[in-house]
Amino acid sequence: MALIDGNSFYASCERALRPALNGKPVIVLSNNDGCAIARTAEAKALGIRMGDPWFKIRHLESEGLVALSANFALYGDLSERMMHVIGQFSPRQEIYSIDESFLDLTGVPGTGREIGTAIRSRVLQWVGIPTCVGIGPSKTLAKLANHLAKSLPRLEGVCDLSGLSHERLMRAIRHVPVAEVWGVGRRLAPRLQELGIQTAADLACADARVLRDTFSIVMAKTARELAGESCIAWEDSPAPKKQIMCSRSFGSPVGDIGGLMEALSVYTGRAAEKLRAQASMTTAIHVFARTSFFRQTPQYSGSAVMPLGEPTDDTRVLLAATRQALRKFFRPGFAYAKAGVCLLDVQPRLEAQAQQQLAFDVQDSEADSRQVNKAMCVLDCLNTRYGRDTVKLASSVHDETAAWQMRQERMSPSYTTRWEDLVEVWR
DNA sequence: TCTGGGGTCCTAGGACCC
DNA sequence: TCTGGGGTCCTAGGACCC
Repeated sequence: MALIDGNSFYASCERALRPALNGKPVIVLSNNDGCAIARTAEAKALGIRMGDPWFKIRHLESEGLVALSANFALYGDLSERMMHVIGQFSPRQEIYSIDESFLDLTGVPGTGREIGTAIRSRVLQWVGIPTCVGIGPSKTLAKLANHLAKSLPRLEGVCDLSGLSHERLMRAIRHVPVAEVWGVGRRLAPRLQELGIQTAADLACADARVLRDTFSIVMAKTARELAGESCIAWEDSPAPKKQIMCSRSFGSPVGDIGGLMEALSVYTGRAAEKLRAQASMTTAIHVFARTSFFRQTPQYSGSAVMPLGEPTDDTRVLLAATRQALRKFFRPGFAYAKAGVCLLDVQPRLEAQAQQQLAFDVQDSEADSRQVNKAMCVLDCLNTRYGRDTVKLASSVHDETAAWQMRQERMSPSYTTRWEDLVEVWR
């Protein structure tokens, strides 16, 4: 298996459309221009860490640092193009995240290095994104190989750990800290180290029962994967989401219930769009709002779960529930900094409707309810064709200067998704 | 002044069943 | 000394991922 991912993906997307950024330290900021979520090698060299807040590093602008607001329309579009190109190399591809995909190399002609090199150069030439390729007999080893490909320049972006004897494999991964292993995060790494498991090779050779008893079945599986045994299944198509969330931190704090409801209306609408896009329904919505942990002001975190009676994908029904929920938990006198909604118990529309029918023994005359929601269908079709928010519910109409609106002061143009922003190559 | 936005899986423990 | 022996379902919390 191969794992291909884009280097400093968001920052590389910005560079792809603005080559003058090549060679410069570039970072991409989270929503509200809050903290660094992507860094080029040059930015890492300035000492910027993942998640560093912008206000603590902005002084580096004087040293040439370029910081950009996140432009997810651009990254999503370049991701699709990149995945399409990578998918041409094998009939089996699993898209794992916006910048990573696994590829089944079984039966693909050529050595791992040849294939990896070909993928890298084609993605770079056709999409403009630099990548690294890791290859191994399991997903965890492919991820680890990808890590090695990134950290060891002499590998030139491709690392193949497949077809090695146990001894050679262990030698290859014996210098990789255990914290770099996929599935070992910042809590588990120290606990492993206490047991004397310092490196990926140590974990691969650790006693399975001890791992199972001390940690969980997942850790034991990770160890087997590192030893070359494939335990993590291939996912041919993405599973539908079981929860759908939409939440945002506000540009400025909001104190009044009207402002909160405006924001929550927009988030409810977005969540409902995602729900319908995967042909699902929900039976409960969780609504929340809270003050900022980072401020020395009175703290409050309110939330309420509203059951919806029967499964729905209708924005109007969800909005009514959001409004009720907010009235339940809202308390005046606080500076709310973030709010959101989470659709719970999300299930495929057909299953939800079939269960409903069983539950109530629906007669033929009521079979009409087993249809797609026509109003919502028209809404989604118009917005797909003419652009987001061409048609929306009145309750989510708001002033463009509302306090809760995100700050995005350094946004690049939507080069590939807005006609007005198309790049001019030659005039 | 100023710190993102999503998701998943596993386990333990309690309630309840026969 | 010693208190049956299985189960299921649900939830909260903790860990991980990008």
